[in-house]
Amino acid sequence: MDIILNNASGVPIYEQIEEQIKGLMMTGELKAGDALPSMRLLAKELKISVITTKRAYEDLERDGYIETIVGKGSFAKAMNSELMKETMLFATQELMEKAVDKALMGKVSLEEMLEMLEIIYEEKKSN
Amino acid sequence: MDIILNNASGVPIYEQIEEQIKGLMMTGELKAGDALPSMRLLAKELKISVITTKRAYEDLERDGYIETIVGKGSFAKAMNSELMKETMLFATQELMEKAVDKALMGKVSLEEMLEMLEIIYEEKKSN
DNA sequence: AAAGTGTATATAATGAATATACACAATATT
DNA sequence: AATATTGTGTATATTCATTATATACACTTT
Repeated sequence: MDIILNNASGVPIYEQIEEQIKGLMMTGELKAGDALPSMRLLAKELKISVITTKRAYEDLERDGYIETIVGKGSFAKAMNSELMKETMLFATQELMEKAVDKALMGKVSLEEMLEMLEIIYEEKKSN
Repeated sequence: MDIILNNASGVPIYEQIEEQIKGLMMTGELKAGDALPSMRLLAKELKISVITTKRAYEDLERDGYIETIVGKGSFAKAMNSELMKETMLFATQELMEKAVDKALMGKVSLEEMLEMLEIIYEEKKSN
């Protein structure tokens, strides 16, 4: 499982795991019914405690993304991609608002921001 | 002093204070030499502990935004507006990158994002 | 002296992350 | 079929860092 932890980011480990698994589900790399790595295996791979992977999986289950069965493992559930896009659109919007707040403080113009956005988007898209 | 705390945001109180005072300095509402509210007064206004306002003011002093004199109070320092713009530009960029990450997960197109940005920018600018 | 300012110490409350021992399910071995 | 083994998730108690606090102290101005 391709999960990359960034310890310097300040974002809790369990949250990074949650976001990235949601990401894999949304891009289709993880389909409904697919098994997720076991809590133990993922913990070993990431060199963290099982309790932290459990915390992430618990949250994902609570929010309806996955299903966990004792003794068997955890599995991706089917997701409503309409709803998903709405969710991401909303999250995008919130972050964009914060970015604009900073920009206005620094008298960064709309043109500068638009250009910045294009560059970042193309850059990230090609990765 | 117009500082608004958002307890639900998860952002530490002292950090919210720091950001908003920086904001006031950048927009010119707080000029070099101007007195900031005393730690006690601000604490009283915000209904928080003096130690929390002190923590904010300490950080601001460490980062060169203000100067604090025992028995007298805290005062805004002159700021290098070139450097300031650089700082804000950098912060803007980091937030924009996070926004793009979310957008790509949800298959939000560049065009959608550009439009979103324009709307948010104009909206916030007029406030 | 009084009332304003900032400061220092010890402490409580919360949340992230952990180690370790426990319980359940599938599979291999006999 | 019985059972040992290995793999799965679970629960408890604990450590650690960060945020926020109460309260008593020290300096400056009036």
